Amino acid sequence: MPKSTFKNLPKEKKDRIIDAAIDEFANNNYHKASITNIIEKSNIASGSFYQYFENKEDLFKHLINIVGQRKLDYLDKEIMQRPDEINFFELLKKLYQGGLNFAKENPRLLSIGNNLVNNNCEVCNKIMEELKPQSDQFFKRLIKMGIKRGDLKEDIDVEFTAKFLTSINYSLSDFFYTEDGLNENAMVPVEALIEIIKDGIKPKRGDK
Amino acid sequence: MPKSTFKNLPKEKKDRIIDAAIDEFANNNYHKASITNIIEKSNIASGSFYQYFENKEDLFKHLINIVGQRKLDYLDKEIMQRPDEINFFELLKKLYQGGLNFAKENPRLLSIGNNLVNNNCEVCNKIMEELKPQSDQFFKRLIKMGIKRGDLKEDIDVEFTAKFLTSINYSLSDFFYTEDGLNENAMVPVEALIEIIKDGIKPKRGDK
Amino acid sequence: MPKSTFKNLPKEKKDRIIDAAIDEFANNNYHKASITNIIEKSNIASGSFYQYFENKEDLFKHLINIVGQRKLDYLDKEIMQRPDEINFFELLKKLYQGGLNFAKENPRLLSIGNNLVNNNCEVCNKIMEELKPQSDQFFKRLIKMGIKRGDLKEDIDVEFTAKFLTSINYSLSDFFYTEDGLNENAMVPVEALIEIIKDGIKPKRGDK
Amino acid sequence: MPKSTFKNLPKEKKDRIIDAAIDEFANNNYHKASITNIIEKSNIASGSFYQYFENKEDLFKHLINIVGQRKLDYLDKEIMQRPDEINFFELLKKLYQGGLNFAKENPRLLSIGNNLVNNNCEVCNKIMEELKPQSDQFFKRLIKMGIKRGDLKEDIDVEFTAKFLTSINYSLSDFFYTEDGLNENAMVPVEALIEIIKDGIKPKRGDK
DNA sequence: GATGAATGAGCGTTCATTCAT
DNA sequence: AATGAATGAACGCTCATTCAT
Repeated sequence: MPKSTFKNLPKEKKDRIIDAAIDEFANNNYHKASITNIIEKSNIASGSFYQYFENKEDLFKHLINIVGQRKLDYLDKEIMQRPDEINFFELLKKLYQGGLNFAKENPRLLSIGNNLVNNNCEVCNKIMEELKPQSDQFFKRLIKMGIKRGDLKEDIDVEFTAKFLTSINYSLSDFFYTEDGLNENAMVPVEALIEIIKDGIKPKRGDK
Repeated sequence: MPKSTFKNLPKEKKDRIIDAAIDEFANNNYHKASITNIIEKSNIASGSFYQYFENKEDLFKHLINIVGQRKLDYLDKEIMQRPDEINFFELLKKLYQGGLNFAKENPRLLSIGNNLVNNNCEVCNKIMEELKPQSDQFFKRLIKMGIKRGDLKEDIDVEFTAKFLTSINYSLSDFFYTEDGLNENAMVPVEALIEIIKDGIKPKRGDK
Repeated sequence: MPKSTFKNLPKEKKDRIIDAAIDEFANNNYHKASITNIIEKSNIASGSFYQYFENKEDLFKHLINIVGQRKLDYLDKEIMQRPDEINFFELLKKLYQGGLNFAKENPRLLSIGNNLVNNNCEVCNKIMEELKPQSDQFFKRLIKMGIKRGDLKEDIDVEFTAKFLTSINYSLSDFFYTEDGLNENAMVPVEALIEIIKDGIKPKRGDK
Repeated sequence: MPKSTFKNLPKEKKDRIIDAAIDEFANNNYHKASITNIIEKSNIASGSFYQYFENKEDLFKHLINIVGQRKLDYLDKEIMQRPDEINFFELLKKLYQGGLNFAKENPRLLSIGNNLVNNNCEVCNKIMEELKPQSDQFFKRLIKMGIKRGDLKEDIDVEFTAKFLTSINYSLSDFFYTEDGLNENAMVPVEALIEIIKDGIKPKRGDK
C-alpha cells in the first residue's frame, strides 16, 4: 500500500528505493532495519520517504508482497505449468526444489521471508496472520488434486496435511542453510524428504 | 552466566527480575526488548541490573538456559523416563505432545524460544550456533534406538531424519498457535502428524 | 569535519553551538565535557547535534581547528607580515607576546588548547600526533632564516632548538597564568625570556 | 590525607591498593580513572575504599604526594648531596638528567605527574595551585646559590629564571618521550639544553 | 572495621517521523 | 512533489558513592 506518489515515480527511482529496502530488511530484522539507512542508500530525501510510504510498516508490507509475487512468478514459470498432469510427489519435489533454487538465486528475498516468519514483533505477526491462509490454501488445492489422481490416501486429513507441507516448506531452507548461503548439495536430501513424506520411516512388511 | 551478585539475591527478588525479563523478552525480540522496561517492572535500580548481569546479552542467555532447563525438566518428568522401553512412535508422540503441553502451560517461554530461533540478529545467531548440536544429537540418539528396536527402517539417513524431526518439532507450535495461544485441540493432530511420519501419505497396496 | 548540515546553518545558530561547545571544552577535559550540556546551552534538539557532527570527537576536532585557525589569523595580522626583515629575537619576542596576547584575549581558546595538549586520552593523543609536526616545522623555518640572517650561531642544532622553542611557547602561558587569567604584566618577562634564550644566564667576560 | 584506617592497614594491603591506584591514574586522566577498577585490581571491598579515603580526590592527592616524595628521595640520594660545592650548570644538568632517569625508571609515576599537570580539571588545578610554589622555591634557592658562587649573572631576575627552569624541567620528558617510553639517547640533548641556558643561541664576538 | 549490594544521575548516541520551505 | 533540518523519547550502560548488615 505505498502511496500513489510512489507508484508514479520513474521506474529507476522506484527500483533504487526497493533495492535499498530489500538490502536493509534482508540483513536486519524488522526493528533493526533502519529507514535512515534505506534513505541514504537510495539517495532520496528523508521527507520524500514519507510521501511514498505511510511509515516503516507500510514499506515492509510492500516488500513482503514483492517477495511473494516474485516467488510465485518463479515457481509458475518453472514448475506449475500443468500441475494436474504430474504425479503429486514429483510435483512436491519440484516445488521444494524450486523453492530452494529461488532461495539460492535470491538470497536476500529468502532472508526477508525468514525475518518475517521468525520475528515475533507486532508488525510481523500481523502480517503473518494475513498471509498464512494463502499458503495453506495453495497446498490444500494440491492435496485435493493428489487425492483425485490417486497419488494420496483418500482418508488423509487435508487441512492438517496442508499445514504440514507448508511448514516443511518453510523450514526447508533452514535445513540446508550454512554460513556461506545455501548448501550446493541441497537437492539430494529433498529426495530423502519426499521419501519420508511418501512412505514414512516405519519398516514395511517385506522390508528386510 | 549472571554474576554471583545475582545468585546471592533473595529468591523473591530473583524471581521478580526473571519474571519481568521473561515478560519483556516474550513480547519483544532481542533488539526491541528493553532493559529499561525490565528494570522498571522489577523495581530495581538501573545500576543494580549491571551488578547482576554483564549486559543485555548475558541476561538473554540466562533466560534461554532457563527455558531449556524448564522444558527438559518438564519432559523428563512426563516422558523420558524409560525411552528404550517404548515404541519409537509412541515416544515421538509423547515428546511432541509434551512439547505442546509445555508450550501451552508456558506460553511466554515458548515465545522466548521462538524469538531466539527466528530472529536473525547477531546475538541470537551466536546462541543458536551453540545450541543447535544439542537438539540434533538428542534426536539422533532416539533414532538409533528406534532402529535397534526395529521400529524404524534400517537404511534410514539418521543425520537427515534427525534434522527433519527437529525441524518438525520446532514448527509444531506454529501449527497450533492462534492469537489466543495454543489451540486446545492441538493434541489430536499430533496423531495425524505421527501417522505421516510413520507411514507417509502415499496409499499402500491393500489400501482402498 | 562537521557535516554539511552544520555548514549550512544560519550563522547565528552555528555561533550559538560553537560558543556553547567552546565553553564546555574550555572548562572540562575531553572526557568530562558533556554533549548534553552543549545541547542544552545552545538550545538545540539532541538529535540535531548528530545531524551536525558525527560524534563528540568530530566536534572536538572542529574546535581544535578553530582554535588553530584563529591563532594563526591573529599572529598573521599582528606579526608575521615580513618575517625575514626582522631580527630573529625581535620576531621571537613578537611571536611569544602575540601568543600571550591571543591567550589573554581568548582565554577559553587557550584552555581548549591546553586540554588537548595535556590530556593523555586516546582522542587527544591522536589529534596531537597529527598536529605536532606543524608546530615544529614552523620554528625550524624561523631558525634557518635566523641563521641565514646571522642572528643565530651557525652550529646550532636546528631540530632540537625548534623543539625547545616550541616547548617554551607551549609553557609560556603557564608562566603567567593565575587564577584570574593571564597576568597583566606578562609582557615584561617575555623580554627576560628572550634574553635568556639569546645570551644565556652565564656571566660573560667583561661583565661586572 | 587518607583516613587513619588506611594508615593502620598492614603494609601489604596498603601497597596493593596504592599500586593499583598508581596503575589506574598512570593510564587514565583524573576523570577517566575509575575507582571501581582500583577496587577490583586491589581486591578490596568497595565500601572499604571509602573507609580509607574520603573520596576519589583524596586518593589522588595522596598519590601526588607519593610521586613527589619518591622523586625527591631519588634526587636527594643521587644528586643533591652537596649542592653548594658544584658548578650551577653541572648541578642543573645532573638535576635534569636525574629527573629523566627517574622518569625512565618510574614511567607510571611520570605519567601521573603529566596527568596532573596537563589536565585542566577542577581537582587537578586545585592541586597544582598548592604545589607550584614548592617547585619554584626549590629553583630560587639554587639560583641564589649560583649567583653567590659567581656561576650566574648578578642582575638576573631570580623569580623569573626560577619559573623558567621549572617550566623547562616539566617539559623535558615531553622532549624525549616517544610511543615506547623515554628515548634512550635523552641524555645527550640535555647537554645542548644546558648550553642554550648557559650561553644563549646568539653568536658571540669571536665566534666564526 | 569489613562487606558488597544499592543507588540514580548521567553519559553518548540512534531513529522514525514531522514540518517548514 | 521534493527537500532536509528538526525533533525528542528512548536506548544500553558506567560510576562514584552510600548504607545496611
